Amino acid sequence: MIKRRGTVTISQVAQAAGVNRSSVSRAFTKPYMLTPETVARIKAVADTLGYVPNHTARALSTGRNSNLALIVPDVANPFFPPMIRAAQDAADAQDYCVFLGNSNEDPSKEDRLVGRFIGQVEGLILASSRLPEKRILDYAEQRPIVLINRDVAGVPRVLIDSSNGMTEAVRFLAERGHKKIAYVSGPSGSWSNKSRRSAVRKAAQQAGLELYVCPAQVSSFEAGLSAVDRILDAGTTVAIAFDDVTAHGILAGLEQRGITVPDGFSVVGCDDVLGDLTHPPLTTISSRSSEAGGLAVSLMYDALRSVGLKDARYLLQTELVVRQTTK
Amino acid sequence: MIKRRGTVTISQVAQAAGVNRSSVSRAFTKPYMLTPETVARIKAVADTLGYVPNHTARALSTGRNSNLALIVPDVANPFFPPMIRAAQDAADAQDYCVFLGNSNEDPSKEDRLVGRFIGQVEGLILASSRLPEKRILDYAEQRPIVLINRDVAGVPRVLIDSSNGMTEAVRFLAERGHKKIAYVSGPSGSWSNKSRRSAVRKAAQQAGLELYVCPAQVSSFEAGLSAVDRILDAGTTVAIAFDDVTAHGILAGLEQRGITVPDGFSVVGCDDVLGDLTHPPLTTISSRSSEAGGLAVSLMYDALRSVGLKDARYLLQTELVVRQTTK
DNA sequence: CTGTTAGCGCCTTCAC
DNA sequence: GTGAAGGCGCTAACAG
Repeated sequence: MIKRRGTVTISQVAQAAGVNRSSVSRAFTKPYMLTPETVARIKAVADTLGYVPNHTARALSTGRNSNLALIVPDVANPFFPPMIRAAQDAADAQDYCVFLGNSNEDPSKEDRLVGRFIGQVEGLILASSRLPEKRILDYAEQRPIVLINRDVAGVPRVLIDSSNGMTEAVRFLAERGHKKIAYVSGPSGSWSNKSRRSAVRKAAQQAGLELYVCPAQVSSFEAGLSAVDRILDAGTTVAIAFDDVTAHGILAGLEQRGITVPDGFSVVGCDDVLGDLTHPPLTTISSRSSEAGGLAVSLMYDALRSVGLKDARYLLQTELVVRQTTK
Repeated sequence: MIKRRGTVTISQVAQAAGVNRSSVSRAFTKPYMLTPETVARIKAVADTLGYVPNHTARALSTGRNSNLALIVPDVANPFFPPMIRAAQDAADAQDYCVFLGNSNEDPSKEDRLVGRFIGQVEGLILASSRLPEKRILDYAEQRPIVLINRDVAGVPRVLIDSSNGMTEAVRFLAERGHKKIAYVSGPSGSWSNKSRRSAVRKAAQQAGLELYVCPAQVSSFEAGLSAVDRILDAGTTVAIAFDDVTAHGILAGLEQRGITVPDGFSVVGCDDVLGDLTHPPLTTISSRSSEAGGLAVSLMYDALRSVGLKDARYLLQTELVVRQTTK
């Protein structure tokens, strides 16, 4: 046992205050069981001694640690920070602490993170998890799990449903006279990508548009940049990107080739995380990632108290936000 | 005591394997003390039983928990995610878990977060802390603390020194013929802001430039936006902003007023977090926030093992990155 | 209302 | 190399 500096325990307080250890414990956790005077006296003594309850010991004894874990594929992707922030705030409101994990889009790293967290949290929130479904189900048996943008039956999940925004976008483009459109994909294992792609596909079909799907394995500026040749070669007049970051890359690639937007080519992003930062300001699909974060935490609380209703599935609707990259 | 599902303890494994609890403990923490055969047997049994060491119990017993806390003023500010990511990675490499806290620029909230974390981490990293110096010193007595962009003697700290970048910027502007420049401030309690402002002040004086300091309390798009009238009224021809986010707001305000950049007015940001996302691409000061994050973690490791050398003070140098918002 | 008595699950001397 | 026993700091019945 390594002694920490300034470790004053419940026993020392008890002795100094002339009461039993349990009374000290109660003074902090169940003051209503004690005389206001005793509570006051104990707290006073605790204060002068600099006593601070030992979180770990309490957790061991109660089996509760008031910790949550949140794992995201990439903290630096602008989609996640607002979500993280909202989750933090919601956790904070209930005196929960949150571990943050960055899986770097790597399933095995995500797995390691879960393993490292699971023993010291009450529940885990996995955003855009890249884990195999079976694995998620296994973990869900050990601790409550809430998913964001991943649809696994039996696990509470909140999904940002970009499909109606995408549908809206395709219709909008059809009305404007576009005939052949491109969809530039995101991460292959991503639920969001599948859902967006299929929404585009379906809507394009209904609107009688020709669709070129341009594969891209990740969401990044570079992925968008390098997709430009292909979407141009395919003869499309507009690209719908998996997300804003990718769309930004496309914009840059277009500019490099001297193609003006939206006159020479149109671009649509998704998630609305760049605001009007791009030039021209990007037409995109709204996202509400921070709502998703807050909602996930409250689903977690539900899961933490009632053992029932495991199959919550929240769909957050989205819509087209028209700015200036579409014509 | 609330029983967790699937809680299999060291005792059950011991019994099933026909050994003492201590042997099971050793099999996991000090296998070299046991016969390879016993270790193998114990691990096999543990495996079939689904035993997983209880992190909390171990922490209580050893006094070590392999956890770190990282507190930032605003996760959603693009300056921090790369830093968080780097810190995560560095922690990860040593099997440490990291709690993330978002103080929302509020000293009292930051204080509460520290209090909530301190009992369950080995050390804390405070980025751009808004806490009173005295408070930081107090906490530092309880647990190792590493500061980022906050300069408190006696506490290990890594500082991104934007002052030479700022100096370079001012000289650059002077050479280009600017006579009167503006500095648009950031958060008042921020070390970075003070350091940047004084660098600008000094360099302006040396270069014989007139300086107008425009107060702004926070780093935000809006802060930049609302500063535009004042910097224009002051008769300046260029604004150096506290950071890129603020600079972006200035750019937007200028555009609203029909002023073209850089012909009608020049703008310089700081931190280089927006890349060439703005229009025109922003001239700025490099930052290296991710290096700062990684360095902070390694300073933390140092502090965690050796009790000595408390007064580490790392300065990360920066430089001017000229893009297209300056003339 | 408050004291007594057991643990929570693990690690760690100390013997053998 | 392995077992026995005590303790980390706190909470939770159970008495009184």
